[in-house]
Order: sequence, then C-alpha cells, then structure tokens
Amino acid sequence: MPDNTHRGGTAPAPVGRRERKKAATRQAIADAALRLFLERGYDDVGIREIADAADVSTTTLFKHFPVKEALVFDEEADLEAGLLAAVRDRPPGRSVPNALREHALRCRRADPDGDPRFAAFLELVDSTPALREYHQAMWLRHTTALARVIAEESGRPADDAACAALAHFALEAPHAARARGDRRQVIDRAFDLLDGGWRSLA
Amino acid sequence: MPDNTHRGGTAPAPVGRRERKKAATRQAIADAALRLFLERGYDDVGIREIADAADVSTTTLFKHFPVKEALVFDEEADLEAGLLAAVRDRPPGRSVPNALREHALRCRRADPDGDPRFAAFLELVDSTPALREYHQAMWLRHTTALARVIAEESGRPADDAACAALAHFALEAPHAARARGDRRQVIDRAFDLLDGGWRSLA
DNA sequence: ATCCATAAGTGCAACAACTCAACTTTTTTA
DNA sequence: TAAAAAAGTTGAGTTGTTGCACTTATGGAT
Repeated sequence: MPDNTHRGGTAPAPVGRRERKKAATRQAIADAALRLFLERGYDDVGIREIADAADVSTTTLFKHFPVKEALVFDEEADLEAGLLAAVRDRPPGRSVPNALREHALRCRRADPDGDPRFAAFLELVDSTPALREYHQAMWLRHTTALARVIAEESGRPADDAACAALAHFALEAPHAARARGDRRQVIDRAFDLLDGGWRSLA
Repeated sequence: MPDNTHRGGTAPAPVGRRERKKAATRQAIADAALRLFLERGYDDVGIREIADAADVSTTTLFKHFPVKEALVFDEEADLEAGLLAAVRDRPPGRSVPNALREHALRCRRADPDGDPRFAAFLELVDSTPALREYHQAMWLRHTTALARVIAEESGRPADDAACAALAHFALEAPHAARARGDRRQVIDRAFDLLDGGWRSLA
C-alpha cells in the first residue's frame, strides 16, 4: 500500500482530489469563522452560525477543528521551525537567551506596513481571554523541542533540567508582559534575567 | 448603616444567622463535590449530580461557585499571604529568588505524615488537565502583589519591569517542572537561573 | 410587634459547545 | 468494477452555564 497521505513536513502539496477537497472545506470553515469573529467578536458568534456560513454541518466542523478556539489559529501551525532556527542559526557570539529575546520581539510585532488584517487578528486574540489562553497553551507545547535544541547548542545532555527551565521561561516571557503598558520593557528585563542567569551557570 | 458584612481579613467568624447558613450550604456543596470527585474522577461527575448530593439546585450551586473548577479550590483561597511573607520575612542574607525557591519547594509537597486526604487532593488536581490549568491561572493572579513586594525589598520602583518578570517566572517555576520525572531538579535549576540573573542586574 | 427591602434559594427552560451513532456519498485502490 | 476508506450529513443527547419568574427567610427600621 503506497502511502501518499503524509505530507512531507513543510510541503503543502495536496496530491489527491480527496485531500484537495478536504483542505478546501477546512479553509472555507476557517475563513468564514475568522470573518465573522472580526466582524462581531469571538464570543458573539456561535458554532452553528459558522457552520452555516461555510455551508457545512457542525459535526463536520468539529471533524476539522477540535475546539472553537482552534478555528482562529488555522495558519499558525508551524511557528516551531522559526523558533528553533532562531536559536540554532543565531549570529556567532550571541547567547542563546539573547537569540530568544530577539525572536520574541520580532515575532509578535504587528509591524505597521504589514497588511492590516494581521493587526486586526492580533487585536482579536489579545482582547479575547479564551483565545489568549489557548494560544499560550499552544505555544508552550514547543517547550520540549526548544529545550532539546538549547541542550544541543550548549553541549548539555538532551534532557538537562536547566535547559528545560530556560526553554519554559523563554516561552513564558511574552505572557509575563501581558496587560502591562510597558510590554517591551518587561520582555527586555525578563531576558536580561535569563541571560545573566544562563551565563552564571557553571 | 452599620457594616457587619465584611469579615476582617483572616477572621473566619460568621456573625448573623444568615451568613452562617450561607456558609453551611457552601460547605455542603464543596464537601459533596470533593467526595464525588475523589470517588469517581473529576470528569465523570456532573454539576447536576453534585447539586443533588448537596440537596441544592444547580442555580444555587453556581451562586456560590462561579465555575465547576472552583468547587475543588474552596479552601485554597489565601495562599498569597504565605507567599508574600516568604519573601518579606526571609532570613538575612538570603536572596529574594532563593527565598522563593524555598517557598516553592516547601509549598507543594504532599509530606508523607500529613493526612492522606491532602495527598489524594493533590493527585486529583495533578491528574486533571482542567484543574491544573485553573489552579495555575489562580496562582498567577498573585503576580502583581508579589512583584510589588519584591520591589519594596530591593529598593526599586513599585512597577519595575524586572520585578514583574521575576515575579512571573517564580510563579511559573512549578509549572515548568510539570510532567517531568525530575520535578525537584527542574525547580532547582529554574531558581538557579533566576538567582544568577537577579544578582547580575546592576 | 411589624413591615419591608434584600438576599438566599428554587424550578424550569434555555443556550452553547461538543459528542455519538447510524447512514449517505464520494473517492481511492485492488 | 467491486469494495474499502474517508468525508460529510442528520439528529438526538450530554454537560456546563445562564436567565427569569417566583418563594422563603432574615435583619434592620419603624
């Protein structure tokens, strides 16, 4: 039995008609959802309504997305690669924590010349508690992968406790700054803390 | 109008008959809930069932507890005092991060000679994702208070960004160690990181 | 002693998110 | 071309949670 069902890592090529159609419905659902959410707010749009708008039954909807929150983070699937690359491919001389700092600052910036839909998206997530929590939980799932890369880069054992701690803290840093006026400041101090501590490790 | 409705901080004295009865029903609900949860697991006990067991309507139940998870953390209300005290009253010469480390280690230890109901409680929380998350979110609500105390103790401005970062990380440390065999190790390394970083701050 | 505003509690119906089981249609592959 | 497999539908059910209209008890003021 030839296995053409798996998509090779980053390759987004849907091969059979089947998978193309599946991807299409999925996209239709996600699009309808995001449109409605942006129009009227996350909490004021029900599942049924989204399903109707995408011309799909609610059961079908839940076959594509496990929970309501997931409808929003459809595209945000592969940020892990970028995260790990930020550590691995950092300029020589830059410490691991500093590489993570730079990535954290670069990552969630609604830069003014990008398309405004992205800004609206960030605003939506940031202003909806359920989405914030879901996103953060999603983000933390990369902890072990990040810890492993840090271990490699610093010549420590793959399951080193210090690496695990650093990884977790680095991923939590943006969350620490939430709901404060001086987001940038807090993130900077947070990584100062981590950088100093990391250096002081034997 | 005399105000006898407020309870002075830590004073658990219900004065009027009314408040006594209210506290009684609340207790009855919480007891029934915890008993059922321990018997059959959190997810396999419904709200209606708990309400029945406590001989109360579901509406009444939700007037005492905002969400299902809150039924479990009835007594765990005032841990903040202990947390802040651990920083303020630390032995002379001990750094703030180290005081927090000690508190973290002391706090969530199901010490073997305590009553086994507490151990069962910890096991329940630890094995139920919904409860873990709720508990962590609850715990993080002390961030600002902790940050303020740290600021006082270290002669920094009350809203200092570094203090906010340290406070958040300290409260996250136990969470970082979750789902790992070497909890103790990770917590220790985490606070090593914070201690080293904190010293290296100008 | 009594009256009344208020708060606790009830019953019931509803909603939203999600699940389940049985069934139809389409596509793949053997 | 037949059959295995996957996508989708339908419809009814479960669970946490809320709203509404209503009763009962309590405590303070008259």
